[in-house]
This record gives sequence, C-alpha cells and structure tokens, in this order.
Amino acid sequence: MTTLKDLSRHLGLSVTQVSRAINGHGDVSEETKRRVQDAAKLLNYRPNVSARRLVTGRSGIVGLVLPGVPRYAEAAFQMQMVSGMSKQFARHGLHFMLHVPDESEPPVSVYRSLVSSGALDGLVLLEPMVKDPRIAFLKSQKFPFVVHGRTYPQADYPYFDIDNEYVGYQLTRLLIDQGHRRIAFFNHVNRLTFASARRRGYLRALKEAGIKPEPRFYRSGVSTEGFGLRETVRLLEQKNQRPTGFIAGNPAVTKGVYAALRAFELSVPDDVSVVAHDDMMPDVNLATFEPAVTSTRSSVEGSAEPISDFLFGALSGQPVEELQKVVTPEIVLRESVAPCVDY
Amino acid sequence: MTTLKDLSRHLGLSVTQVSRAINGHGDVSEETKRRVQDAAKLLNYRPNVSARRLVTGRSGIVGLVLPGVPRYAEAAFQMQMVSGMSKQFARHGLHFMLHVPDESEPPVSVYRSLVSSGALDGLVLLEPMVKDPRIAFLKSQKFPFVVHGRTYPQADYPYFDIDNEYVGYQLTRLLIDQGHRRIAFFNHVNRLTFASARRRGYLRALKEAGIKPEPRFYRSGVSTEGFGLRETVRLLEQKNQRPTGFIAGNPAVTKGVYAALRAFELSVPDDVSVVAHDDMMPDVNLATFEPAVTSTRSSVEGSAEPISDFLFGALSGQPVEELQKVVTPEIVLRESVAPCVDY
DNA sequence: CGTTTATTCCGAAACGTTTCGGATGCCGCG
DNA sequence: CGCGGCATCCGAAACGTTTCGGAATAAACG
Repeated sequence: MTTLKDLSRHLGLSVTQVSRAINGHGDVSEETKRRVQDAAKLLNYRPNVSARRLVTGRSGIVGLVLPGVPRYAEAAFQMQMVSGMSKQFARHGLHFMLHVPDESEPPVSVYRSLVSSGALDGLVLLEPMVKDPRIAFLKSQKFPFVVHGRTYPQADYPYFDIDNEYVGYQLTRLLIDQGHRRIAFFNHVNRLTFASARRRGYLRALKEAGIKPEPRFYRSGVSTEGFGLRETVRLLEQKNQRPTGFIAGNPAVTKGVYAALRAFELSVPDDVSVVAHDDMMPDVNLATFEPAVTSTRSSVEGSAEPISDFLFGALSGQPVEELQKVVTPEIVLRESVAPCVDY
Repeated sequence: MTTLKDLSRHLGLSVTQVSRAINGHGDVSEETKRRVQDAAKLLNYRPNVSARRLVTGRSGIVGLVLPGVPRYAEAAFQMQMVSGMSKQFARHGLHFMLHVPDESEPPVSVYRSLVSSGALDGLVLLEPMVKDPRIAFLKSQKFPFVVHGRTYPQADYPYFDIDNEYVGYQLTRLLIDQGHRRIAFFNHVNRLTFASARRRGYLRALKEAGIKPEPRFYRSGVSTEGFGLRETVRLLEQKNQRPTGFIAGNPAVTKGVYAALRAFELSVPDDVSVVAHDDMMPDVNLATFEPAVTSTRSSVEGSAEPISDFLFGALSGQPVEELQKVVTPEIVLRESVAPCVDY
C-alpha cells in the first residue's frame, strides 16, 4: 500500500506538501501540484480512510436504517430508493451503509448505537412519522441527517418531499369537480406524515365543497392490493349510499380497487370513478390499467438523488434553507373519471 | 467523547492496561478487568473505530455490491438477501456497506476501487458466473470474500450453495420416472454457475434414460413470468412433437408456463406435467398454484445467515474447509405431475 | 541596500488505538 | 539467601493523515 510518506520520498518533498497538493489546499505551486498528482496516479496512491478520519473526525460513510423489515410489497420500493442513493452518494465520494434492524430492537436504540459508534457521518431517514422519536433524537445529538418527507408544521432540518397535502386535495377535487360527493379514500397508515398530509388535503377539499366527511369512507392501512380490495368490498356490500368516487394511495391499492369493482360488476368510469397517486414504480403502470387511471404522480426514483445531495450538502456545511425542497406532483388525466351518476 | 486516556486517568491505570482489559486480552487481573468495564459503562466509552482500524488494519465493515441494478422482479430477492445479511453481520459486530454500481462502471473496476479504498474488511459475492473476473480479482488480491454459490469444478474460497446439479437432475427425473421423454427446461442464463449446474443435472438425467437432448427444449434467459410464458408458447405452437413435461427455474417462470398452458387449453397434469424449483420467496407460493406444483425447494432467506457467518469466519482466520457448505434441497411432491400420455 | 511581502515549503504535533518489550513485585524452590 | 517463574502492570512506538506555526527564498518597495 502506498502512503504519503512513500510519495514524499519519491518526490523529494515533505509529507506536508504532498498532503496539501493532493487535497488541493493553496500554498503549493502549480508545478508541484501536477508532479504530485502524476506520482499519485503512478504509484496508485489511495488515502487511508481511517487515518484521515482519525484526524478529521469524518468517516466518509453515510447510513440508512430501513424502517421495518421489508415485506415483499415494499421491497421494490425500498430497493429503488436504496440503489438510487447508493449510486448518488458514490458520486459524492461517500460510502453507503445499510442497517436493517432486528425485529426486537427498539427503534431509537438502533440509532443511538449507530451514531455513538462514530462510524457514520450522517444518516437518511425514511418514512417520517408525525411524532418521530428518531428525528427528535438525532436533533438532540446534533447529528447530521436528511429526511425523505417532513414533519409538520415546520421542519428545521434538510429534507426532500413532495406536496402531499396537494396530492390529497387535487385527487379529491378531481372527483368533486365531476359532481361526486361520496368519495372514499384509501390512505396509508395515519402515523406517517405523508399520509396525514394527504388526509388534510382530502378533508380540505371536502370542506370547501361543503361535503361532510363520512368516517366510513376514510380508511387507512398498509397500502397493498389486498387492502384496496378488502376495503372496496366492505364499502360496496352495504348497498345503500355507496361511494361514487374512489381515491387510492398508490398503484397496488388501485389494483385491489379495480378487482373489487369488477367483482361487483361496476364499470369504471361509467358507474364509479377512480383516481390514485402514482409513485411510478417500474413494474406497475397506471396507464396500462383498464381503463387507464387518472392520477397525480411523482417518481420515487427521482427523489433518491436530491436526498443524497442534501445530506452531502449538510455535511459540507451548507445552510439548511438550501437543503429543503418540496416538489409538486403533476396531474395526469386519463379515462377513469367521469361525471357522477348516482346509481 | 470518552477516550482510553480518559478512562486510564479516571482509574489510575495505564492506557495499555485499559485497552487490554477492554479487549479481553490476558495479562490483566480479574479485579481490574471488572473495574475497567464498570468505568467504561459509566463514562459511556466507545472505542474509536478509525483509530482502532488505523493500527489493526481492520475497519469492521463488510460490503456487498449488487450485481446489476435491481429490476422489479429481482428486488424482492435482493432485499431478502440484503436484509438478512445486514442483520446477521450486525450480530457479529460488523457493519454492512452496500454499493450499487453505476450502469457505466465496468464490473471489476468497482471491486478494484472498493478494495483499494481500504474501507472494507471483506466482501460477499452474489450470482457467481462460470468465468468470474470478480472472483479472480479478489483472489489475486488475497482479499477476504464469501460467495453465494460457487464456481466449478472446485472452489477454494468460502461459499454457501445449494446443490444445483441435484436440482436439475431430480426435477428431470421426476418427469422421466413418469414416462416423459420430451422435457422442456426453462433455465436461468447459462453464464451463471447455478444455471449451468442445473443444466448439467438435466443432461445427466436425460442421458441416463437414454434420451437424446433436443436443443429446442432447453431455453435459458432471465427468469421472469414473461420468459416462461413466451417460451412455452413457442414450443406449443409447433403442433408436432410438443413437450409433455416442463421444468421451470423458479415460481415466476412457472406462473408464465401455467398461463401459456391455460391459453392452449392444456390441463396440468392430465395433458402435461410441470415441475419447478422453489426459492421460497415470501409472496409467491407454489403450493397455492392450481394445481399445486411439485418442486425442489430451498429458501433464499435461509442462506443469508450462513453467508454472513462464513465471511465472519474468514475474517477471524477460520480455515476455508470449515467455511464451505452446500445443502441439498428437499423435494416436495404435489399435483402437477402425472404419467405421460402422448397427446 | 535594507526591509517588507508573497510564495512555497517544511517539522512536529496530534488524532485514539494496539502491541512489543520490558519492568516490578511476589512467591516458592533449592 | 539467591534465583527462576509468574502475574500484573507500564512506556513508548507505531499506524497514515492533517494542520499549525514558522522558515526559506525571491521579488518588490522605499
């Protein structure tokens, strides 16, 4: 292994100068900078991370702890995220550490031991919750982190999010504008901030239209096909006062809704209308549904990059204001919505 | 942050003794060992990884580089693997680093920069190929690694594998024993060692039964539902000399085979027989197929643990012979096989 | 010519750990 | 009493890097 000392000997320079040349600090002539870089390449020099970290206090490693063990449905989503981040961090010269906690470990204690191990420079948090002890802990430790999503009302840390209130609102409006007034919403579990934001949007749209929200129309749970199917069936079984519009939290849920609708021989959009949010997973495409479903959409894949960039920014001392972003999903109109006909 | 020096001052001992006490080296009395441990807990001492690594040359981090960017179908498989390993490595006190390479990066160069960065103690390799440059490289560097699967004829490194020759052989025998002689095999891509091993088993069983292998019956490709469907259709289109038995490499392929068979109004097992290998992914269960499919089976989830253990073993100097294992999949008989009737 | 200033360099200390070689004290043995 | 052996301890060096404070040289200025 080549060390700085080897290089300095090879070049007839001091270790100091070689170090400065390599890290691009001033105080070194163009001439030597060039010579050093050539020699470094020649001798295949790689700085020793541990030595560097020992003195700088930085490890060059960032981490992610998966929220819960991935079940099949979530695996694709998480992989998408994880691989996007790994790639982007690599571009910043950062290594990426993945930790999936044992079922038994209490959530914060994982974080506690991870930060106190000193192995990490920063963390990324997925699926923030409305009262999130992990965020509270990391803030109390002044440990750098970035979150995918955010806590409300205000978040004083780096984050990347989509406007989920907008998602809930627009999806609901899409139906209200066609005269629908009995609108079911199959949302993620409420404790997740993004689900609660969508819920707010849903309720606001209802209120604006003077519609009294019916509790039985709002359901939250893990967003699987089964969830969509079961809840739709549940609502259709009581013949009177069925919903005429359905909002699904993601494509999987939409699949379930469609299946249930088919089972009850209800046609979309002639009998009922359906809208959904599309997280643009590679394998399921709301455009290929029959009929194609009107949706808001935002790519989960696209969020991996900014998240990585923000954490990198935070580590290099960028001010938080520059490290917060919320993007507004676009709305794509397709064939699953029609004016309400009460049936 | 508490350091060894702090502890030694606090205890009136030398740094040396404190270090030895903590790492359980002999040469220190029970009495002091206890005192040191108490003090360490009290002052919340955490050894500085970088310092330790600088002198020992160990980082306590092991890594995995994903073979190719995960497409949807593989995501669940990879997540399963990754999370299992992360958990098991954690139990050994090892951190787990994940690298997913950019599409552009040439495969070995990823490994080269990873090992020469010095950030890792060891690597795990997935999906070995028959001529695998990664394995060659790591061996040339004497860098510790473990592989899921193995290269033939002999592998002089730690590995965990299932007996894939056996899988190919038994699956074929299951059909031959019922009188089938035209047997199609939809295998993974040949360059993967496990696929080529299964192929050998398939050919051996054929040969033993005096059946001349027909090239058009053996197809290899990425094991998706689409692959199984397309290849089955292709074989059924030419009416004469259709296969009477089908072997699918995994449940996804089986799904495709079943779908194609249905399309041609062929019934399992009355018209044709089907067998498959079951990698026991959580979401698809060959037992719930209609009819339930006879298969060999081995859990991918179950392999994450031994793989981690073996790498850990390799790092702690265990001899390779103790770090090699191949398990024999079990055979589960269900309803998808019947005696051959030529149709 | 003497003094300042800019440029380029260097020595040495420091980061927190492990470990080698030796030191100290004590006991039992011949 | 002297000596070997054992148990327990310690000082100091080493790992490879960054960085602080200053030194050396040359150019610029009055």
